[in-house]
Amino acid sequence: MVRQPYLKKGTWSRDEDHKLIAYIVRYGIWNWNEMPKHAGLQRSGKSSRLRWMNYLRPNIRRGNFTREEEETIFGLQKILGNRWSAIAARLPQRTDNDIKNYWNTRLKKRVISENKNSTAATTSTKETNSSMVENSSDADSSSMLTNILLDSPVSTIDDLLEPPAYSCFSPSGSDLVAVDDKYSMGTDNFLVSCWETQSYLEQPQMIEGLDWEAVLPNSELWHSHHQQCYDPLDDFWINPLI
DNA sequence: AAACAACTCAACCGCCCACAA
DNA sequence: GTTGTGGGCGGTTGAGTTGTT
Repeated sequence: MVRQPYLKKGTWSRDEDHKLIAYIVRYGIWNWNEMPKHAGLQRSGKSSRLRWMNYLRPNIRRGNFTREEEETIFGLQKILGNRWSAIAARLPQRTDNDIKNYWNTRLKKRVISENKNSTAATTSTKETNSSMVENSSDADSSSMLTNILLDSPVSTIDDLLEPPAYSCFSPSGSDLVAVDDKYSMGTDNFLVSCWETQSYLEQPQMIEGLDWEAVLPNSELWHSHHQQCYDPLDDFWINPLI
């Protein structure tokens, strides 16, 4: 019987966070189950993935949801239900876990109280024969949602479920390359490393000395931040390739 | 100051789906 | 068509924090 290696659970330490960040910046994301071992972490792939996706990856905004974000969540939840990843895809910089937590701890109460109000209003409405009365906050959120939909090139719920794919251009400028395939993106989508994979179960090899550059379409920013990335723990810019 | 309640949110669990062998 | 595996998702838990009595 093969003994399973000890896997730590619970809160991530600062040291573990640093190990995971350093590893992903250098080698990218290739196999969540294999990566923790190579990164020197006694964590499961799932735990590592969750930590990265919900906390460590660049461009994540935490806490303090704006009124607009709140209305967006409120409106999209009415349409999509509890499909948090689909809702998160329409809220840049927010994770599905964050949105889910926000919904469960705050917005859910609002829905319950509004349902109570609406039940009371319906009863009252029937009595006064005025079926066109609409809950005012419902009207607010639905107009807010209309604005969101108008801002986005979507026409159906299916469109809402298909977020626009991130992409960047290869050094030659001709090939479109998917992020997390072969390139590692830092904050603001700056390319920070480039590697090649021999096998799905082997750690990727960094491509050293390759004359590569990458920019997002219509962006000049990368050139001024060449090979830099942001360390969310220490809140400063680092150069991971030195 | 202490005890308790309520709240927040990071993290886990189990299920499902896609894909490769 | 079947099986195994990895990744993604939503529901839930529980430790830590904040508020109240």
